[in-house]
Amino acid sequence: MPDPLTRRLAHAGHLSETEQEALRELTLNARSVAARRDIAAPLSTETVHLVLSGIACRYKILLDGTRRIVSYLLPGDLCDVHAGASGAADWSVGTLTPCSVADIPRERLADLARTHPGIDRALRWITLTELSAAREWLANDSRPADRRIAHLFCELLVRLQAVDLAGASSVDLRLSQVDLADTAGISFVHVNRVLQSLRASGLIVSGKHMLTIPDVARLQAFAEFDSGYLHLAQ
Amino acid sequence: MPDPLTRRLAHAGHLSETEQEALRELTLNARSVAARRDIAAPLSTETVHLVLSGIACRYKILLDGTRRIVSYLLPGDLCDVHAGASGAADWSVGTLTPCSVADIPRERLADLARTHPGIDRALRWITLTELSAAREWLANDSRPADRRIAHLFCELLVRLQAVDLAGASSVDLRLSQVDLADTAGISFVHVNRVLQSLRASGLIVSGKHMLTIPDVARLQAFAEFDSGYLHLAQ
DNA sequence: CGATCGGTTGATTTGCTTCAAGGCAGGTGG
DNA sequence: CCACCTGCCTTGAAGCAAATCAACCGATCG
Repeated sequence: MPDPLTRRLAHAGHLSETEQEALRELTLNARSVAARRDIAAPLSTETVHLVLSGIACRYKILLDGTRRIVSYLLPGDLCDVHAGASGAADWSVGTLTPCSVADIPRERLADLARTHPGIDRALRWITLTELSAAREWLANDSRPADRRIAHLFCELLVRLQAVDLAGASSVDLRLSQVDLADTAGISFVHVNRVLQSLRASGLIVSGKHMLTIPDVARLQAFAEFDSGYLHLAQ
Repeated sequence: MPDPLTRRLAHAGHLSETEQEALRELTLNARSVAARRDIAAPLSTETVHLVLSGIACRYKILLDGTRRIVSYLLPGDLCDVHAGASGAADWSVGTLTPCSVADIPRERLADLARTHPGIDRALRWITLTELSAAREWLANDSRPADRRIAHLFCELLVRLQAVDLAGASSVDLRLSQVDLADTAGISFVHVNRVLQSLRASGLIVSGKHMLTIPDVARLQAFAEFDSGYLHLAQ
């Protein structure tokens, strides 16, 4: 069973055996990070972080104290592949659930890209995919809260399926309602009510830590979700 | 006086005389596009568009009919430099004001990047800057409407200054309130009231087509704006 | 000269926030 | 093993920011 990074980057195009092996080596020496901890040392732009398990996010605390999450890092996701053009961006990266994270010297990744065309292509694919997703989130922000949350669930299901961490219609999802709120930009109280309404209309079934989507196509239609922006294979 | 593209890409790093000349050649053969017209032919991924004058935007019409603008294209901005990894994204690009636009075969741009390292670097800088801006817009979306509009004005001022199209504290800005509304994700009626309140508190002074900002630092503080995410020189 | 587009204003409604409690489960220390 | 946290979820009531609905105005233009 391949590591999450290889599984993830396979969506960027073909990777040779050598390239897969090189990527696999990056995933050794992982460390555990508890939930609700920052992954990256502030201002350390020399290291790229790779999530191997768990869910992390990129976020910022606004002046009024609210936290805004602008993207999720799922297993196989690299963080800040290409250093911000001018200095460190003022984004933090932190865990939402307990995570396993590998730290990769940026220079080592750059070397790999230089010598392996498939890896080079994959890294550029990552940036384009992040851009595409950010725009989709922007569009999502102008939908009502229930569709926004539904859209988020659709994305998480598909992305986790892409790295074999979700079934056809259910995921083991341990995000708190506070996390969902900071992602969707609404209050956690309202998230609670939105979830109840989604459950009531049969769009989702949520067990303890399990999100089940009885009719995926129906939820996607409700959320106006089209997985194209994730640039996954197939 | 250099063309907008050269002025813009100068922020990405040094460009040799040869590179500047090569960029200048791209700006010949511009066409005029009236306001409220799409620039790109749907699904034509073979052409990169370059805005030479006027303001255009990337947008999408959501299912409920609302238009969501996710980025602005100002003079010197290229559109879709790197083709979406998998097929055409479902974004439209259209003018907000009358524009002058040059169409550049993607292959020609790729050739330039191959032969001119400075241009290659500049093109990668563009993508990173777009990503950075998209994330900033996401964060901006969780601020109240008045700060959101203020943030937008701050960005436009700085970006237009970067291509010598704005003074120290005023811009010739011909965006309609409807355009602002679709950018900020609020109704145009509310935009109207927000503008009145910004005027009342002295944060902006708007003449007919002129936006003046009496105290730029004050507006930036109000909007929690830090130009770092635009990756401009200096 | 009507038509259209952009801006403005008031009245009403609503989606969401905020405030305030209370409940339940898991984890910890006595 | 129980007592007590603390984090997360839930619920109700009240308030507010922004949407919606509905006019009207002024400028520009064919």
